[in-house]
Amino acid sequence: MGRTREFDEEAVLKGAMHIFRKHGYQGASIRDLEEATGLKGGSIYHAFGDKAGLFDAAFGHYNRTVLEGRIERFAPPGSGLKGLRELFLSLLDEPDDGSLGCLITNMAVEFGGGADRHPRVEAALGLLRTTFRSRLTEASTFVRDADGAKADRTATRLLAFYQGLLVLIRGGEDKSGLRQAIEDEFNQLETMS
Amino acid sequence: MGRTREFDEEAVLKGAMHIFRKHGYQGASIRDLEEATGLKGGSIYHAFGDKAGLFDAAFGHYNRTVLEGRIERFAPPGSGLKGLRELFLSLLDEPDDGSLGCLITNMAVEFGGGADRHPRVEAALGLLRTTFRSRLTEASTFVRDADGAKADRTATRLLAFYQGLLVLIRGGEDKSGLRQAIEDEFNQLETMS
DNA sequence: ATCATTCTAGAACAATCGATAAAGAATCGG
DNA sequence: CCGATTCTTTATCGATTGTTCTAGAATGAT
Repeated sequence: MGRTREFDEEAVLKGAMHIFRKHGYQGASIRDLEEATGLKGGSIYHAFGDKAGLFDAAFGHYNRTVLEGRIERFAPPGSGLKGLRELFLSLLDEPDDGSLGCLITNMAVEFGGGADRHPRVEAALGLLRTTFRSRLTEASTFVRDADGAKADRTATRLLAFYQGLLVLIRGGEDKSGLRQAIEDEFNQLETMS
Repeated sequence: MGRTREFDEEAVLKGAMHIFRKHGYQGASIRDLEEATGLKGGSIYHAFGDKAGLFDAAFGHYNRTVLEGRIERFAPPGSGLKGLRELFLSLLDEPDDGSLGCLITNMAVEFGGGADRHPRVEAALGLLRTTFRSRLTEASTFVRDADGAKADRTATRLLAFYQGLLVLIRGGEDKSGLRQAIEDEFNQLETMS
């Protein structure tokens, strides 16, 4: 019973995600979000509770769609170091020159400092780290390590590298230099076999 | 002639810098800045023009004091790879657990996306990159490279790693893991000799 | 058709934002 | 002391913020 939803939730979340990536959480106003989602303020608050609720839904959409989609596309299970390399390189191919930042990076920075660690940021970082670790253990070198401690450490190192790349991309850094840095990193990772 | 300034500019910039590091540019209100600087709003606008002016001055103070200070302390000219290692490790020793982010990282993210690359961010990133490159060429391995192309690429890679570390620190990441990642990176860099 | 229910639309809310204006306080040269 | 100049304070501005309220439109069950 009750009136039927008129809006397409996917499209709404996609539009909201766009705005949050561009302007950050604080920088995105409800009016911005109205324009980007096609929803009027009243509907937003009815459907998502408040701004934080819409953001949470949009962040979930990002993790589900953009992040997991990129992982599955470039670094699926079994793709090993080569998959990871493609995953990293794919960060450079975003058409909008860093105007759409990575929500994880941006929110780790924007929400950081407070004692409360944002659960969606943590989940996303955890997924990345787990993926890195898994693909690393597929490589010959890391298999030999029984407890996988080396893979853990390398995964953390790659996680930092990954986040830093996104910072520099967002900052307008020249992409050819970053491409070289990525190639160097993975060439070195491969020759460690 | 005219009335004498009552406030200590260094103290004011330090207070403002504190707030901007904690809350970001958008998240820092004039009222916050009043409290942190001891200046009343009117004085702020008289002395710095507007919020962006105060921010610019505070950012300059950060680059001059915090950034250059850290470089000179941990990675002075001639300190080579060992200096760089100490520089990276020093990021983990900030007492306030990431509550004071790195202004460079935070602003690269917050101001990123716009076509205009913030000059202070660019200057700071440039200083870091130049420092990395210089210390790298002091190491035996890199000297042999005539044009120093390899040092350039490694400097960029380290710059990304550096920024990524700051993102993870800001995000509340466990520091012992990050310490291991840094040690691994520089151990590997040293064994490349 | 009626009713409860759910969604949408639009106006309006108090609070806060960055910024300004006006007036007093302090300094210096004359 | 005077007047010109510079700084500090206070009050206040219009705009925008996130949010709420209210009325209306659409649905399914009875």
